[in-house]
Amino acid sequence: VLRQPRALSCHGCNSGHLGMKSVLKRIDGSFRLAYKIRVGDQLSTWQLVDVMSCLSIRGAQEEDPPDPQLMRLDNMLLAEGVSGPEKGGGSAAAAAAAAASGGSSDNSIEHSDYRAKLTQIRQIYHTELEKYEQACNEFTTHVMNLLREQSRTRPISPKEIERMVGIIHRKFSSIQMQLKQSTCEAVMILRSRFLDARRKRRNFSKQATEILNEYFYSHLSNPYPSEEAKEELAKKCSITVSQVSNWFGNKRIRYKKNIGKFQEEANLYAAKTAVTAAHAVAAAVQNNQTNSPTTPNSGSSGSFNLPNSGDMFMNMQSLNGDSYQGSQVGANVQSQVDTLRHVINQTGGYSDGLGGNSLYSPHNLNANGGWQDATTPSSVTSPTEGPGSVHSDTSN
DNA sequence: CCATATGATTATCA
DNA sequence: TGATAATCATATGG
Repeated sequence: VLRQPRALSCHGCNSGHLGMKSVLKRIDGSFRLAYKIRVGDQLSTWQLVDVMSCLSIRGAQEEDPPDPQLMRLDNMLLAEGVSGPEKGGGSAAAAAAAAASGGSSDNSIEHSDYRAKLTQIRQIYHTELEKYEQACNEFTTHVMNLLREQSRTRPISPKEIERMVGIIHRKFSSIQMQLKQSTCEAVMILRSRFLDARRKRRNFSKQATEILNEYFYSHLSNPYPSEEAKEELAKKCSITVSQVSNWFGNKRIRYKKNIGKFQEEANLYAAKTAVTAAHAVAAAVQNNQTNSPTTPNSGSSGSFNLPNSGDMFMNMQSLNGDSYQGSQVGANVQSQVDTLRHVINQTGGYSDGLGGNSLYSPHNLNANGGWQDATTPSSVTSPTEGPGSVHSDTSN
């Protein structure tokens, strides 16, 4: 409750969005592995910090053979596909990734754009690198020739030659490092342009929200999809699993905050799935001896597992008055229980509308207003808002 | 242009 | 680690 506002340092900033605290936390911690850890995520704040640390520190300590800074730059370029494998492999991987992502045109277009720019950077990097190497060699041989010529007029020790070569190489490797740094910067900027999803948010497709809402409202008693369920939903909606997680996180919190606002939506989706649910239940009851009734919306692997199915099953029994007793389908039917509740409540002919204590408040929301600790099967306390409650999200 | 909706990010917590 | 709550930044509808 008392936590500080996080926008301490980046109110106007356009990328990164690092709160001061987290920056400090990450900077003073070890980020040797930071880059590796988060590669593949979207814009990784780790990377930015990492690069920044490279840039800021580099002035102080320039060389020394083992140079950790250089190592890190190398690692990053490698991981980013700039310096590592061949161009063919990279683009093939990109194509594969694009194909695997479901082929949503919008996404892949941006991706290919990003890839193209990255390729450009890579080409520049390689040509520059080659140029430097060539120049280094040329310069070295040039100096060697000079020394050789001088050796006619004065004695020159092999030590001296070695020293000269060392100096030259150090000089050029420092130039090389600068190249690597600017390449890193370019890649980072590119990433923040293209991959910071926050920058260009796209709403999910109608279908996707439909599917997500269906799941949410038909699992209202416990809207926490398992990892598998998330994957399934992600596949169906052609979004990522983390997007599904985000969606459910947002949905839960926003639903809980203002149940009244979602009443209509809830009823809508209840009605929508009611038919299939009823069918499924009917089918389940019919062949209640043989288990494995088919859930309506779970395609191949019916994998929506529900922790408190037993509880819910009881709940349904008491609600309906009659009992679908005995049928072993508890777990499978569970997913429709909430849906049925909607219908039942609807036919109950009650409409408050103001969300005050709507008949249809989620039973599993405990007094704290949470689904999470379902250990208290307490009475149905609808977590209605106090009159003066402020919703910070909508009030700014 | 404004208010609201919404996806993503961050800080915290158990 | 996954959840919540607050917040941010962009989308969208009027």
